[in-house]
Amino acid sequence: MANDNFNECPVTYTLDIINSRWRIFIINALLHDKQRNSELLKLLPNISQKVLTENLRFLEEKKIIRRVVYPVMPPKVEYELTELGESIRPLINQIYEWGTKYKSETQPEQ
Amino acid sequence: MANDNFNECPVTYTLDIINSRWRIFIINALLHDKQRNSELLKLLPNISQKVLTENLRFLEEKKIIRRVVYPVMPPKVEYELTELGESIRPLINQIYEWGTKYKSETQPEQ
DNA sequence: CTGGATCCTAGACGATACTG
DNA sequence: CAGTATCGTCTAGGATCCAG
Repeated sequence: MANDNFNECPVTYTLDIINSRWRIFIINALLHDKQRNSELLKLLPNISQKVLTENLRFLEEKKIIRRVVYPVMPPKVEYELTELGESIRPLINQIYEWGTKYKSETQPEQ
Repeated sequence: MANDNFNECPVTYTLDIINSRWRIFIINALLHDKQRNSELLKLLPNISQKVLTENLRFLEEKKIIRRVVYPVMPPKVEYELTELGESIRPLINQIYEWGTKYKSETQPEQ
């Protein structure tokens, strides 16, 4: 990682996506399967509708997810990962793995 | 990743560490070598002394870094990664790699 | 069902001055 | 040199109500 030009550093692009309380969890949910708005609300306990929408819009703009609207009544909207979004899987695995290690080393048994 | 219990989810532990504008960069700097306070200020352009200190204290409490004080005048303090801190390297590599991919796919050639 | 509109709070971050 | 002490700013996130 180059320390000289932060704005151009690849790390900055990734942090822009994952530095959020919810985005990793949203992406993870979509990694399992496409999800509707109401389903995400159930999968992500405690997230508010407003924050969910904000993050979905953000991830859509960043080309991580795709918003699929069905012209029916009542409304039906599905969110799914783009190919670029799918490519984040190894990163999430790494985040999960290090968290497991961290937990086991700082909270030994019980 | 279990979606049922967020507070116990390993992902949460990792996000707790990296969800910050500066922490990943601080850890990355220490991944190269131990650093003094003034050196970190140079390596991390635009970070303020206050924010640097706050994050160093945080990382120390989380057992990611070690603060080494030399009883000399003028004061000399060095920060270095613990073994747990070193173990974060693959994660940072992954963050770097995905950022590279993201940049190349969203900003093709120039 | 999806999600827009408001209002509010906490906490991260930034700028500056001062100290052993 | 390595901080501490203040004060100000900014924004993600939370809570609630309303609408097509």
